[in-house]
Amino acid sequence: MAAAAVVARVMIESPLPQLDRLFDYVVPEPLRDQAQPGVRVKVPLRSAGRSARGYIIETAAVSDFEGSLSELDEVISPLPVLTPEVWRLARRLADRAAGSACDIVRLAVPPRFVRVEKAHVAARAAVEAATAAVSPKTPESGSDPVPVSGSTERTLTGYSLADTTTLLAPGARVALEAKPTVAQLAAPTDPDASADDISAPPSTVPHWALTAAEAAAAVHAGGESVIVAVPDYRDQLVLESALEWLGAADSVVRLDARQARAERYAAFLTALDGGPCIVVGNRSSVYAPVSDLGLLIVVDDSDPLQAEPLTPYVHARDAALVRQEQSGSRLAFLSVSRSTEVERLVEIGFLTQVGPTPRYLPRVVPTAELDDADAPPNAARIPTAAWQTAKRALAEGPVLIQVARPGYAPVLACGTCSTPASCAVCAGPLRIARAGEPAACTLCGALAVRWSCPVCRGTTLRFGAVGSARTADELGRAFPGVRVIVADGEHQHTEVGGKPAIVVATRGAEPVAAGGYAAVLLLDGPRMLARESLRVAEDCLRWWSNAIALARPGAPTVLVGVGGPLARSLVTWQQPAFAGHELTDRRALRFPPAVRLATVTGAPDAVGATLADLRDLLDTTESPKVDVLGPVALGDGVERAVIRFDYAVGAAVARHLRALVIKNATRRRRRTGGSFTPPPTLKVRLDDSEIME
DNA sequence: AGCACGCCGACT
DNA sequence: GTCGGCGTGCTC
Repeated sequence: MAAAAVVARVMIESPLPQLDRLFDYVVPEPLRDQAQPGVRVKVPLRSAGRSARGYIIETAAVSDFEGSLSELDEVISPLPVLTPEVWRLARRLADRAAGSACDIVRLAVPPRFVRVEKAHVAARAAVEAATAAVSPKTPESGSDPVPVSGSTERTLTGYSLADTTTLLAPGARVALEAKPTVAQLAAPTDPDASADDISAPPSTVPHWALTAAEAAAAVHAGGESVIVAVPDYRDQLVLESALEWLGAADSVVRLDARQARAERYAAFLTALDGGPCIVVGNRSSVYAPVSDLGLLIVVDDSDPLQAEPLTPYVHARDAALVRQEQSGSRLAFLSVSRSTEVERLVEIGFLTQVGPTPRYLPRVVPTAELDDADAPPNAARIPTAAWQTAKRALAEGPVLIQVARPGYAPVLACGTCSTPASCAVCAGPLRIARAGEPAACTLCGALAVRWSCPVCRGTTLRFGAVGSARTADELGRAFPGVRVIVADGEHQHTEVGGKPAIVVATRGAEPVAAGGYAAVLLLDGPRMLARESLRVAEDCLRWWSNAIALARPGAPTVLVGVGGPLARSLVTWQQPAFAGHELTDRRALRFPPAVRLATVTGAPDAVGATLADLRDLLDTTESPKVDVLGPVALGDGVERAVIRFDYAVGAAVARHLRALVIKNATRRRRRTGGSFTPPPTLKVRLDDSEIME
């Protein structure tokens, strides 16, 4: 047996960029068998004055550090929670994003929960003892995977055998188009069974959930692990239903943000040392420490929830791409619509397109022009054709009405001069939250009593926009006796029953209806399109497409008030082609995702020095691939510049920006005690998609 | 971040 | 002569 390693190389948990590297420590004799790669440790930092937490990344017999080494303080827990695979991923992603690896590790490894960990270790020891007694050779522990009937040869429902084979080939990378309708999980044996019975598991799921579940079950049946990253909690529930229906429920490990810390840590530990499993969770589940990853699925990659809001802001899509590259697993971007990012990967041949066979075309009818001059004002939002569609469909089942905004009257304006109405106290925007309530301020909540317009002295308010609640009221009056359900951020529904009902939902909050919707009305298209953003068209297409995909086969959709190429793309169901056109435009403009972006924010001299430094470097190498916008003043003595660069030079740009951040963090510091505001530290952020809005 | 080291003004 | 100001740099 080789002598135990005496040097541990440790990643320090610190947000300081200058500490984002490995530090060597001597492992004292009593800790030697516990000091394994991946364990949490406590180490002294700067001559035993301070102690820091970290993870052992590797061990060695000797150190190549010139100075003298300190000793490891403590092994906090002998569980190797940071696996080599996840560490490599964290390091690569941090380098790519010019950030700290420890910030990625923080997303990947949940906070320790001592009680849970002890229980887990004890349970594992018991299982190991039992298995050792029965068959000493089997290292298998924990839950045994449930074989899924049909195994790997079954084709995915709604796809061809050839496409199924493509998707399940080892190392496959696909842009997987979801079939834009719902799937029935159980045969509707009893049509009279109460679909409103909420205790029953959902029998209807969006088709994408069935596709994800079938692909996951097939790969899992082959003895490999699967990770499915979904945007939100409701997506998670429908996916879990589908997996349960396929008999794979026992293999599912749930990792989501709603879990209590204990539950989350327990799930993490199960993924860590259980056998093959199917991890279902939010964006950070792409970091799950599963063994033998066989398939990584990112669902609806352009949903904003797939963008990580914490430094270094690595999008789940990018994390998945790097993890696939490192692990050689399969990778699928599964969505109803198509993001420009995924379209780019298809165009460069990195991803293969896979879509439903036969092609499924939803029935979409645009009502581009609203010839409603003679319609009553309240009905103006809903043209006759849409009313009739809804009325007909209500005989058969629930009808989905998608609106842009929640609340009753989310925007108010002066009835005389149309100036947006603002709060007399704080100048915040006014709104009416619920029917019959007075106007109040969105920000401070103050009631707008005896409001008068600061511009024209008018005292009447009118609705500047209509929200879900008011739409629901109107529809309830128009269709007496029909149940009206409101689904928005405040009223969340994962599923509604299959009986006739009007479901008014804000975009993105649409529940699944048992059996699928009998019709879908997309009401607020023009309002959604009015938003100022680089991605409006793409976002609208996604919102509409996702709503349409909740309709039952053959059910009609009415797109109100939108025409042109966008409506045509929806009618002909050509989202990839639309994304392709968007991408062409962005290439011409050098906008993302045709190029990558880095924003540099800080004191003018620091930003200037950074740009000069970067320009020096890039002029000598690949100058035409990089250009700079700005800097522009942001106020408070802060400037921001935007650097645009081609993917090919991304690594070089990130490396140099990172070096400059470190230099800046160590060299430039001032006035600790004074009342002067300290100069802003230089900040660098890569691929901030909101910067172009 | 903290904390030590280091090089210039007013003190016993 | 030195005590201590905080600017500068490092953390195995």
